[in-house]
Amino acid sequence: MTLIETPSQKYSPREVEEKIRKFWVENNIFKKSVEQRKGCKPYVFLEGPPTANGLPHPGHVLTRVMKDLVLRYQTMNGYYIERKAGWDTHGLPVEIEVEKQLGLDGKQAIEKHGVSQFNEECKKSTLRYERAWVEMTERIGFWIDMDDPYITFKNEYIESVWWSLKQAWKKKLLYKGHKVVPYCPRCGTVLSSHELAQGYKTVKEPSIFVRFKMTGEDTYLLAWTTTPWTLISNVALAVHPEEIYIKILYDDKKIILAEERAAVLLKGKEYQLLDRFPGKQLEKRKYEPLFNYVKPDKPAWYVVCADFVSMDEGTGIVHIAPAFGEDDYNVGKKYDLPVIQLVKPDGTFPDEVRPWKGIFVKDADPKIIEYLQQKGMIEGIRDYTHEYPFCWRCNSPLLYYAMESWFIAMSKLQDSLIKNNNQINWYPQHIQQGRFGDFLREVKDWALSRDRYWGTPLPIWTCTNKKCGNTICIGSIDELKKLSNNFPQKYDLHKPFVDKINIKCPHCRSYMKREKEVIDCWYDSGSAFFAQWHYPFENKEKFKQNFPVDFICEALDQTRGWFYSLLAISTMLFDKNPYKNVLTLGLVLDKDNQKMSKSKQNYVDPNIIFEKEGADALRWYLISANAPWASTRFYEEAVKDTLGRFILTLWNSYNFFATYANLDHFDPQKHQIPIEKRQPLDRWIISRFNNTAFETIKFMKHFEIHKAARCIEDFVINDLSNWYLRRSRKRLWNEEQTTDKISGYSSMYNIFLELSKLLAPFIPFITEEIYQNLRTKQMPESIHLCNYVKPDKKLCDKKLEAGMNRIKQLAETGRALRSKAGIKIRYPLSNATIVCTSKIENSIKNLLPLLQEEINVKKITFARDTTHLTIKNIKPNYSHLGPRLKDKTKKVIDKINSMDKNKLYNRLIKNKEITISIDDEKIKLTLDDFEVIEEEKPGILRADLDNITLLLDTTMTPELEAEGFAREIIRRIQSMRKEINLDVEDQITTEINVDKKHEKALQQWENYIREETRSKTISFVEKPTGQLVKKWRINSTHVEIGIR
RNA sequence: GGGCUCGUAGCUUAGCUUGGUUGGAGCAUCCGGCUGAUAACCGGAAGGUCGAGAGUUCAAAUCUCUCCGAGCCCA
Repeated sequence: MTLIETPSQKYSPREVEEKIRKFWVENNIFKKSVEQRKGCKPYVFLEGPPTANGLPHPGHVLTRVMKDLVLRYQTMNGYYIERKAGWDTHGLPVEIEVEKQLGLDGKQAIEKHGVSQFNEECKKSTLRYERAWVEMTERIGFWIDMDDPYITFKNEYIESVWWSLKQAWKKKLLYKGHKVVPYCPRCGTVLSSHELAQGYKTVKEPSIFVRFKMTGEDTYLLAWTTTPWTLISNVALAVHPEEIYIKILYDDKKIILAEERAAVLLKGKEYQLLDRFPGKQLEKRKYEPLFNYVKPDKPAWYVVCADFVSMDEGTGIVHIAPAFGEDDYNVGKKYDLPVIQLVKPDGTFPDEVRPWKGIFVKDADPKIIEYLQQKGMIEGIRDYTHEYPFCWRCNSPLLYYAMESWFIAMSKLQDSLIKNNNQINWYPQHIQQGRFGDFLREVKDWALSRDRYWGTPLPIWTCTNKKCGNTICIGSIDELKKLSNNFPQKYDLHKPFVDKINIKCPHCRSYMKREKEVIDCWYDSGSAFFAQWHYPFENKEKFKQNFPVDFICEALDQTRGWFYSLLAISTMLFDKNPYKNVLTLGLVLDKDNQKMSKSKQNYVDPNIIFEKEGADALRWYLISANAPWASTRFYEEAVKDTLGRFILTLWNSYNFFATYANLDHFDPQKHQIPIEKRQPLDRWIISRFNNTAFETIKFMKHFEIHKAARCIEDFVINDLSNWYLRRSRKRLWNEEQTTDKISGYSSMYNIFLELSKLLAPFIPFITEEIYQNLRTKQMPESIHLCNYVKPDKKLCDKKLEAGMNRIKQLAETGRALRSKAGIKIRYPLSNATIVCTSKIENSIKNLLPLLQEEINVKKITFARDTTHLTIKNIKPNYSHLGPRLKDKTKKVIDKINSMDKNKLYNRLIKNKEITISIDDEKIKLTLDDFEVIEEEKPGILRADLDNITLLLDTTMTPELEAEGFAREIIRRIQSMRKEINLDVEDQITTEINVDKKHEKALQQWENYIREETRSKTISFVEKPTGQLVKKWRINSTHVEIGIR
């Protein structure tokens, strides 16, 4: 009965991961990993809720991998982390999906269908793909509690949201106002920004230059517009306060426009300059309106100042219609301008606009232009090409339209928002003051209401008694119950049920009616930090412990989405930052750096990769490819690469160790050899491992996850697999149980065990598989119940590592030299000389056997200098000469380069300095101004590294050749053993036929060949026989070998 | 149109904070070698206007400016 089992030769990601997944489920490992840390210091995580009404795509995979990595890491570090899942369920995308599915077209159709059924469909739809999400989440190994998630459509959740809105109400932050929004007059609906983005088209439209006569003066203000229909509702003209405006005499008329614009518009035309002044001087100046179909209720038709007035197009004078533009609306608010709204919701002019009543405004444009032309108010017409939004649904041109809406006055909280943002650790840092900070510095009031159906209803009721007009905000179900006489037993806070509850006005006892809107679903998810606990109705204590949260992590597109809505709500409610650390992930793009989308067909199904390359390879690729905040390209080829390069190297390394450990019945509990008694190679890999662990931890601290991953990868591939294990092969192949071999097993055992832990948060499946084979009964039942690696400074030996680096470099150069000389590594060389200081000699002398074997030389000796073997040369040292000589540097260098360098060197050694003349100036140079280089003498192969020189004697003798030939034979026999699938420990008998000269040479090495090939006997015969007989040609010699 | 981020070999990237002689790796390609763990490994070759231009400097992948391209967010 052996402790360590022989793993399967080939690694099948799908099978192993499936097995581990089952193991976790059957043994409740996830739950245990959370519960075993109960009472420990909490690390609070908040899940950004995804919407499960679409299939998960690679971007979601990335988010889940990163979250999982951090949470597993912190769990192993001893923190208690609750991981509540969440689902975002409300919102327009859900509604649109359902509209499509039911074949409904617009709001009227929904009302006709019935809001109750419609919302029922929405509810079903939100969790339509829950199965796919849960599967993906499990498959990628993201541990999160999906049995008890928070769901934004639940009554409890809505109640918490209502509570928070009531707080806003109490603080007088919730108010009703106007917002200019893109509006489709045909569908009668407002479009969200993401719908808007789908419908931009390039159009060519007439734009007009219109004159406005100034009151009491024979002067005209020249304005420019691309939407003549808005002129009907004009109330002001805007100029830039600081820009220069000019009054000119042009075409017999006095006209005012911006100087900069005049230079462009009137280029090459003649005009007379009358006056010149900053725009500020025009402020409040009155002008005569073009139209006056209604009498404004406030002063109108004067000049206002606004920073948004651009000098890039137009005249520098902008016509203002607050009802039809956001900038217009804002400036209108500032100057208390009236809002003239002379367009009906269906997009046509009302009766007041007599000439064009009932005509769709866009169609009226040419008629309005014609009218103004007749009145002589138009200075010019120009075609203007620009992007204009159209309704994605019905293709009608959209109108910007001032709509009534409920707002949260975030602008009043600006200082607090900025203050709280400064408390947050942003990764990457630049977002804090960059994208996010900029956004906060221009924060606008939050337009909260949506005139839609599937969402958290706005909890504001107004008294139907016009005389009373009382408005209340309800902050709990209890309040609602108290005010109603028909509150049902089983209730649903959604539309239309909430509106069937009769509410009596606390003032006048009349019935109250709820504002018909629902709220922006960003408010829902932004409430998650308290609403997930149904705070303050339940879990008050729990909320206190979990606020602010330690860590959130989402993609970059959430900056102004969830990251903002959390901060906004938290600032409003508690004046505190809701999260301490936020990791912002880059987006996942396709192979050509394009955003993944269904329409582009560049969307990789993660399931294909799970199936072929597995979750670990996918995780490792996403983790190590790039910084978390940089965008990452996603394509199967890349993951395949990762599998081959890293995952399989790890597996094969482990597999190699486990196979031999099994063969030798290695028992980690019985066979421990103290570290100081192990050979330097072992102490070296232990040192490297501990340093790697230190590095990993250092990088993880600042979410430099890619660097952490890369440093482990480097350790596994270069240190562990390509050097340590390669250099350990010989001792494991030995049939005796030597101390050295046991040292090797002990070291490997510990390394693989600890390496698995180091890697467990990154690639949880394969590490569990390795751990399960290596663990003893005393160890936790899963690697994910272990503590994270605690590296030990005492085991780090910088000197040993430096020495090993030198040995590796020497091995590299040695091999390169042999290759240059055309001598195969199988053929030993008699000696090599290493020229270095005694300090360096000390650092590498006990590692010399490794080098000797690696470059196959019989003897390595040390020497202090190479003078008898080399010629010394020098070359100029730029960094010395440059600062001193400045612009003469080049001339001096040219001069030096034209001299004999060896002579120059000897002169410098003798005289300490030399003098050269440049342009009659004498310049002194010392040895410091040069670098010394050495060149090899012919006959000896030589290579230089930092402070070390390697000299290789390439003389071949018959003895060396005989040994090389023996190794040629061994190699052939080994490959024949492999060919007939012999087990490693199987014994064979060998028969060889070769010419007499080589037979004699081989006989000297017979024992060696026997041992290496596990041959009981070797006989030299005329006609070799056996299970496999093969003819070989080695160099020019024919050999026939038979084995059985 | 504005803001932010990015641009280094066919591909993936290090180096940029703090300027210094010849810009390092890996994958892929070619040649050669090693091998009873490996889908591996080792040596070599080939592959770079460091996105472009200008500036600062004796000296720029690195610092500054402008432009071009990509992505995201906002309009």
